[in-house]
Amino acid sequence: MTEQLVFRAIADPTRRSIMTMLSSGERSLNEISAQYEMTRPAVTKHLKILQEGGLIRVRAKGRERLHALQPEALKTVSDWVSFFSQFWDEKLADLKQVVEADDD
Amino acid sequence: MTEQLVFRAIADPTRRSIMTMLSSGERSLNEISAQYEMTRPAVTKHLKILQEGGLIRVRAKGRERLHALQPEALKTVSDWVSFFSQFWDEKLADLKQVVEADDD
DNA sequence: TTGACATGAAACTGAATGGTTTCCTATATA
DNA sequence: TATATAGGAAACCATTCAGTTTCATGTCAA
Repeated sequence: MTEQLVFRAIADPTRRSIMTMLSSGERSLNEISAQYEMTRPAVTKHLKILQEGGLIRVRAKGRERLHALQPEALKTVSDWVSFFSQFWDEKLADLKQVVEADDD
Repeated sequence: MTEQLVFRAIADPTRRSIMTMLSSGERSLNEISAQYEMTRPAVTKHLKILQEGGLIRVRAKGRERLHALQPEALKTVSDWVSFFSQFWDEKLADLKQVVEADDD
């Protein structure tokens, strides 16, 4: 199943940082790797794992590859956390249910 | 910082499974490890990592060690996901803000 | 069409991870 | 007090993971 791939993807701080970066718009590999101390191939590997988790999508544009956030994949995590949130914030959990039931 | 320890802790499917088990009440090491195919020391290591992430607390009772869920630690994850949730469910994100502002 | 630029791919390395086996310590109880 | 029960600790192993270096490929622009 794919759930594990999402949890795996967000387990690394560099990957979470990349997600934050992409939240303001799509970026090429060069633009992304310029922000980190590690080499470009290392960033490429992180991007691949994010892609496997469904958290980003990639499109080619000329010789560039543009990476965009696909945050819907985080619903998996959100749902998982929500189950436990009933134990620390029942009010929020209840409201959330209402919202989600009202949501289609 | 400690945020990473939480994401690390929830990255493993066995550990997430243990959290689910503990959501119905505290359990001794023996009770927990009886549910898994792996050996007891392996489960001990998972419990240690959960503890380092603040997700469980342990108390001694006679010769037993009882493990209880401490789900507040998941607020870290919840907050992180919430930032991205604005991109896939603005309605939920907005309501959540209202609830949290109203919460003290 | 040549050169510069953007990326892909492969082989390698060290450290972390998830697991094992073996042995030790502490507590409860017959 | 002897024994069974619950758990801790250490040493070890295989795999995964995050990173590197080196080299190949594809596209743009002069």
